[in-house]
Amino acid sequence: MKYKIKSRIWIEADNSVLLGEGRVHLLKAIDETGSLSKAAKSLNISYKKAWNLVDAVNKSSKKPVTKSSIGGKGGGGATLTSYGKKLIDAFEEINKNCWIHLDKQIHKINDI
Amino acid sequence: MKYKIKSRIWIEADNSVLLGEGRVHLLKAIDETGSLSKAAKSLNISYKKAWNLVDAVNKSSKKPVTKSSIGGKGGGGATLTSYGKKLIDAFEEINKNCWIHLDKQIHKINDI
DNA sequence: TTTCGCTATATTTGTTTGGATATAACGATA
DNA sequence: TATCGTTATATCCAAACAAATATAGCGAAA
Repeated sequence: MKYKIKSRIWIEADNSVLLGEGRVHLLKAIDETGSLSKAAKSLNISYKKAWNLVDAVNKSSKKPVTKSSIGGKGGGGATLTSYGKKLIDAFEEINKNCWIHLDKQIHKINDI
Repeated sequence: MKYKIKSRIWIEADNSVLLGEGRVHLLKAIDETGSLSKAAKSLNISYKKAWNLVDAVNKSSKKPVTKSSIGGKGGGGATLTSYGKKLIDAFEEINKNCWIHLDKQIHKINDI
């Protein structure tokens, strides 16, 4: 049996969390569905939880990450801003690099 | 205001957690105090929580990480095995490298 | 053989987290 | 102007998690 190494990274602004894996997941689902409620359904989380997460993201980021409209055709919707898209791309790149870097070091544990 | 990047790494055996930052913290305190109850006090956590953590560590590791004695002079005590000491050294080295690696990449977020 | 400080464990209480539910407001379109 | 599906929010309740408390058992040494 070999040990595995796992990691979580997240971005903080001041003392509040801006982005973590779960939030990135949700933002990507918003991008795919064009709606917060559909995104919540696709991830099997409650609308409330999804709304709270997106609210926290927008409150702690320098610029808006999502843009939403109420009413109108289809009832409204939510989309990512271009800033939001760039943020999640950068996050995912850093996260992937982190995994690669850690995989190279797990032997230090397994070789003991 | 600049964003910060934070991380947590942990080692898993099968599907259970072996070592994370909190557990390493506790194991180091055991090493310094020679006792689980003193280690718990020094970290301001309950004895029960400390005991549960150490128990989980020993249950998921290949070899024992701590050794404990009940009764006798001083009531007993707990110490690290040499395997345990090597484990936490390797963990801390990997964790430090992870921070360094991530610090080099935070600009990818702040430059957006 | 009693005392001591510790390990080892169960049980009970409190606190935080998340889920379920309800409802108002919105604006394009029919 | 009635309908629709959505955003936005409050309130209540359950479940998960952590803290507090209690207690048994141990063995060296006085």
